[in-house]
Amino acid sequence: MQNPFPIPLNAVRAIEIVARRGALAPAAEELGVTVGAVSQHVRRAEERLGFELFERTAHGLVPRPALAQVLPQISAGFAALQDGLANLSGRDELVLNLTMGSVFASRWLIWRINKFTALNPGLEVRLTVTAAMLDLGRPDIDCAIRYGLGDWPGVATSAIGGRDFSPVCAPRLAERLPDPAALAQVPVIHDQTSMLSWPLWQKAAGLDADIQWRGPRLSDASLAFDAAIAGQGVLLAADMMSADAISDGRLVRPFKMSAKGQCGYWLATAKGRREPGKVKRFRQWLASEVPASAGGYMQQMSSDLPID
Amino acid sequence: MQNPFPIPLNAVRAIEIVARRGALAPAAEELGVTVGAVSQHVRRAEERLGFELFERTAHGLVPRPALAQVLPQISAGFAALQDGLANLSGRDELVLNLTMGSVFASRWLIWRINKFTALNPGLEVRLTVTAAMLDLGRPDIDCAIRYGLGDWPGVATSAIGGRDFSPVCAPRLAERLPDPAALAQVPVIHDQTSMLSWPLWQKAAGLDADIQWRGPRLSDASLAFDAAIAGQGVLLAADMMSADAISDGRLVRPFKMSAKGQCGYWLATAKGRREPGKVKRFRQWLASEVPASAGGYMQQMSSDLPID
DNA sequence: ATTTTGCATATAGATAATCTATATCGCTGA
DNA sequence: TCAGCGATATAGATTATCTATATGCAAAAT
Repeated sequence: MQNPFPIPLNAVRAIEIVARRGALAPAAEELGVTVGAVSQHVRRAEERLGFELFERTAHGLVPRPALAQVLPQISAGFAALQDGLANLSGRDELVLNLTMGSVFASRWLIWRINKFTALNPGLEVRLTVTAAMLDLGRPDIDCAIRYGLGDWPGVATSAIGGRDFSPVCAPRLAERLPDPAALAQVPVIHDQTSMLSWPLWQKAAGLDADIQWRGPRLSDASLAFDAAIAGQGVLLAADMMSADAISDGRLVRPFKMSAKGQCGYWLATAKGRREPGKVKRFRQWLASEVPASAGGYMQQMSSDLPID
Repeated sequence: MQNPFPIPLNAVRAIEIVARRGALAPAAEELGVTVGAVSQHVRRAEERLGFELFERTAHGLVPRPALAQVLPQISAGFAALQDGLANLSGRDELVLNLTMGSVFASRWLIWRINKFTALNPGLEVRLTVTAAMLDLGRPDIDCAIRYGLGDWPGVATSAIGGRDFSPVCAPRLAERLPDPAALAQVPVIHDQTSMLSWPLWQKAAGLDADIQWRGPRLSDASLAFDAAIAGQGVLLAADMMSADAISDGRLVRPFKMSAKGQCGYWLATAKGRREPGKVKRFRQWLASEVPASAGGYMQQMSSDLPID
């Protein structure tokens, strides 16, 4: 019977990680070995197979077409093995590893995650907050919540919400804004990292979409929120993200007029990955918590109070 | 980052094979190592995990519920890896490994497989002929053709045909059979291995289904066919399997009356396994060749001849 | 043009995983 | 009671895999 594994399983795993991560160093880190060890796995596998698996570039290793073509299959194989083993030892259900952007974490989830963990005693939730999306194939990531078009390659997505957005500002600044045209007279905060579009809102408000408003340029989304609360300008924010600050009076929507964009928040998982119970439960909790949170946490608290 | 593989990949593979095959010896054979090596893999994995994976019995190792539950996932993982690697090196398309019963092999496929290989130059077909169905998860088996209800666990099936069956015999014996009741006066061949049902046919022929006819009892299906051709009795045979001998005059259907059973021939593959091109092409070839062969190969040869 | 940085590669030798060979044990069936 | 079948344990050999170290190459920064 011909051996179905012409190269060692450890080498196959190293190759899969290199192909997925794009370089030896992150692969070595994920495997917990040195770069030299990973390099040897790749080289000896190529010798054994008789052809090259990667193109060598100055920026790392690029899978050749033959490897790229079978990579989804091999990745799926290791994902199935990892999930199976996690289920076997039962540890899969002890920790939920979430990754997301700073706005979703600090403006929405952090205020509500206690409800989810209260429903799931024994389940620890760990957040990894990054500006750029992480590789969801990593074994230490269960799922992500990201803002965007939702068309990331190799990622399965389901919509959470957050496509509606509006200008928000401190109440005292709102007094200077009888109508949208008045935005020319106050500072407007430009969040360099944001995918929200002032021109799209301007168009929805019947304004000229070419108008460029002046104001501070920030490159941290959470800082932009804080600046708006501090009265330093008007910020364009997803309604879902500003709802809490609206509900407790720290922010107001001066015009009560939203625009709807192509982007929104998505629950994202690696394609082909089996969904463990903890991720299913988190998804279900989100599906009920997001609509309930539309009015912000002050309004939600009063409606969450027990009647009896 | 926690290691997603608490036990070595080689051990996981050994465990999967043991769980699937039921004992250390066949697992050792599939892995190409000694029984002691496999036993050590299992034992050290159990020590590392802190719980037992198998119940020890006198007849072999039985997966404990925790392992049994995740086994489909782990098996799927290795199948995906194996298929991916086979695709990578391109050898997946060089040999088609088929397994089937002796009747299908000797009475149908062996007369026609040349047509398939003529359409697939470079593809070698290997047959493994067994009475009992083999484990389709084995890496050296691509697919099977088996007769039965088609409800084998862990097996994906598609129907080929062969549910109709009739009595067949040598022409000179047919002269003694003016009607079905005359079967009481001739020997009737009983194939102990057959799933075909005389009572079902008797019922369809308007006879008493309790009638027990006398005749030789054989425990080899191919031998039963040879005995019928030799004029030693009347045999109940799937129409699909007797068609060739009917078309060249070695056998006749004395009553021109078929019954239809629950059993039939199925193309079977391991569930969850990716279907390589060679299996797809074999499936497609079967789908056209089986209907074309209904009249037997003598009739099929004249209709296969080129017209121009 | 030179230097620095980032990434891959090669090699020797150490370490750990895995194997074989052998003996032994336990259960079942004759 | 004995033979056969299957698993287990152990010592030591073999192989896989690793680390440490030095080196090479290309791109980016100065």
